[in-house]
Amino acid sequence: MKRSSNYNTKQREAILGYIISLSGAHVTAAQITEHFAKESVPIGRTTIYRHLDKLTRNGAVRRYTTDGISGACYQYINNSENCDTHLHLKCESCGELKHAECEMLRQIKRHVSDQHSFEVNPLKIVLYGKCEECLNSV
Amino acid sequence: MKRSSNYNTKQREAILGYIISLSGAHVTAAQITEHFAKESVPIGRTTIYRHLDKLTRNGAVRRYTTDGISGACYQYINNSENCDTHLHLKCESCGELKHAECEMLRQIKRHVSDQHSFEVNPLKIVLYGKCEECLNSV
DNA sequence: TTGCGTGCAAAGGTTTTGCATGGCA
DNA sequence: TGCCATGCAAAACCTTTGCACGCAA
Repeated sequence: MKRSSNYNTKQREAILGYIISLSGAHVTAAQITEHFAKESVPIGRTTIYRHLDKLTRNGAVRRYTTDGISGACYQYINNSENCDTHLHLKCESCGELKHAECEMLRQIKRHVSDQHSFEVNPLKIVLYGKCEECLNSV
Repeated sequence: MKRSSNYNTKQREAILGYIISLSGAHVTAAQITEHFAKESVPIGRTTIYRHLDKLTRNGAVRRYTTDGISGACYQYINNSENCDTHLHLKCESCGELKHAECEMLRQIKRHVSDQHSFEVNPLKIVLYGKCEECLNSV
């Protein structure tokens, strides 16, 4: 993980602090902008995008391109978290993104590696479908 | 599968024909536009998007929001194809999207349904990682 | 004739870039 | 002081919408 030279600016601290405070939840760039606008601490879009880009590239946050209209999602990576067993389930009905701890992820990774000569990056898997609530409410 | 009333226009025939001719490969809206521009049969963006939207909604093509810059991908669905065992592997290095027939998909679906109360839509799964060629060329 | 199809222009939304200014070290 | 960071404005993208006209049935 390359630590690019970073100045300690108000904005950097605010953005990183906010993402960390979400404890793993996902946010879009727009949501971050909105959050700081509400706090009367407006931070320019540009700055937010540049920090997200930097944080993504040095591994502090992950970027998800979920199916949808509202742009990419970003998520802080807690290093103590066991990422190898972390699965994402996005409901196509209500749009909610759920997390699931799942041993099967390791099996998938091994299988795809053995059978398909492809090294899966388990951090970016998003499965689409329908969540329990939406299934029951039909 | 609802068959909405469709007129047989040149454009509709051309677009559908082109997508079918790709035998399951993925194209973006931009690639389709470009293809017809080269053939000196320019078709308006609007028309292409509207047909892709229609085809997606009536189930003739599938839409993938892959991670990347170039927008959504569309793929014709051959009904004789066994979709339940069709896996997508997108290489993060070279960007190529590979297809793999894979029995494991059924297991994943069953597991997530049993353990996580979530009905996976197996048609939209995209796994990210590194393909064989890119792993070897490092 | 009727109503869907077409496509230009323009709008909408997200993300990036140019550039002058501001601020950390 | 030397760089990097900031943020406005504007551009770059992808996609959708308004609207007038064209064309299949």
